[in-house]
Amino acid sequence: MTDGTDESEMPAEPTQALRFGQARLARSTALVEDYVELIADLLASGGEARSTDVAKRLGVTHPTAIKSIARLKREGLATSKPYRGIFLTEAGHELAHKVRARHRLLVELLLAIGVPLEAAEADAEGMEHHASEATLAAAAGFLAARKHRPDE
Amino acid sequence: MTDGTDESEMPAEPTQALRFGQARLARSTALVEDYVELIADLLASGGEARSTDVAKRLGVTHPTAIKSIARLKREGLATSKPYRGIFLTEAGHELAHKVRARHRLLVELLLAIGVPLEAAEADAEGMEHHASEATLAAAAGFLAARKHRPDE
DNA sequence: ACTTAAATGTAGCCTTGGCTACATTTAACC
DNA sequence: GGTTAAATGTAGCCAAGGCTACATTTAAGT
Ligand SMILES: [Mn+2]
Ligand SMILES: [Mn+2]
Ligand SMILES: [Mn+2]
Ligand SMILES: [Mn+2]
Repeated sequence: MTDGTDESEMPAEPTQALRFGQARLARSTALVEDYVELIADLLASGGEARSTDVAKRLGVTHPTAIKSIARLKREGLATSKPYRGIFLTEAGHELAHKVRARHRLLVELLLAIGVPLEAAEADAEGMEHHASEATLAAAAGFLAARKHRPDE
Repeated sequence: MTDGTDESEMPAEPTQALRFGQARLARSTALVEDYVELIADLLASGGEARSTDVAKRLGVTHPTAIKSIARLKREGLATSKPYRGIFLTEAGHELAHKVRARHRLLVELLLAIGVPLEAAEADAEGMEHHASEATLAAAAGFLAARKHRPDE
């Protein structure tokens, strides 16, 4: 009884380590994704994205927002001249597009299984960063199938 | 055209700030939850939870694991005597139980919509920390309904 | 028993992402 | 146009969570 578990395949340790590592990586990119998505939203609706608005929307102080935006610039996702608004590079826009698609898909999925709207939006804001391509594809497929069988 | 969006209710800024704040909070508790769940697993299967095993399973170095375990102790979730294994307090066991339930439910949900097992496990490892009670309840309900209508 | 290896612990460094406090610049308002 | 308010920027602090390097203790081997 060296182990106790009764599985015959799967070594457990390395596999699980990879999963956790993947989750850690997703956590570290989550912030960048949220900023880019939000900035894109502000640009699309208001025409400009000011750091104060970004800070207010995220619920952080403006120095925090500015520091994070500096990271976006460092990673080639955004640009800004002093005392001017923030703009997205081509890479930034592409990322924003992907992130927004994930966000919407996750919300749709949650709504489809019966989660109330506000909870769906709040949970999706966190979960979106951990949804792999496989999960997104499955969600899309599930929702498409749902549309064909609309009741229930 | 001061705003562009066409919603009449919902101020947007404070609501969204709350969502982001909730996601940030979940990120900060994710680590604790993963440790507690993992330690409970090790205790259940092997009888003891050693820091080296915890580190290996998580894919971090052992000093990192020890430091995080110190946080668990500080928060009253675990105990340990020098050069001995790690144990969970009553609060630790309770949290582990809740976290494991969330984990399993999320995996089940992903499998149900057609996500392959490994992707489901990996994604759930990150998403589980962002699933509200409302989402968990909806997922449980959805899965229960599925069981009654098993095909397709 | 002694030697060696493994596990555990400690120290110190780094980055990220929060914050407050203060300085500067731009915009609003007489 | 001068004064005030708001936005923006900078500096510096802190905690969390990673890491490497080294010290100590326990367990294994012979
Ligand atoms: Mn998000
Ligand atoms: Mn989002
Ligand atoms: Mn997890
Ligand atoms: Mn888990």
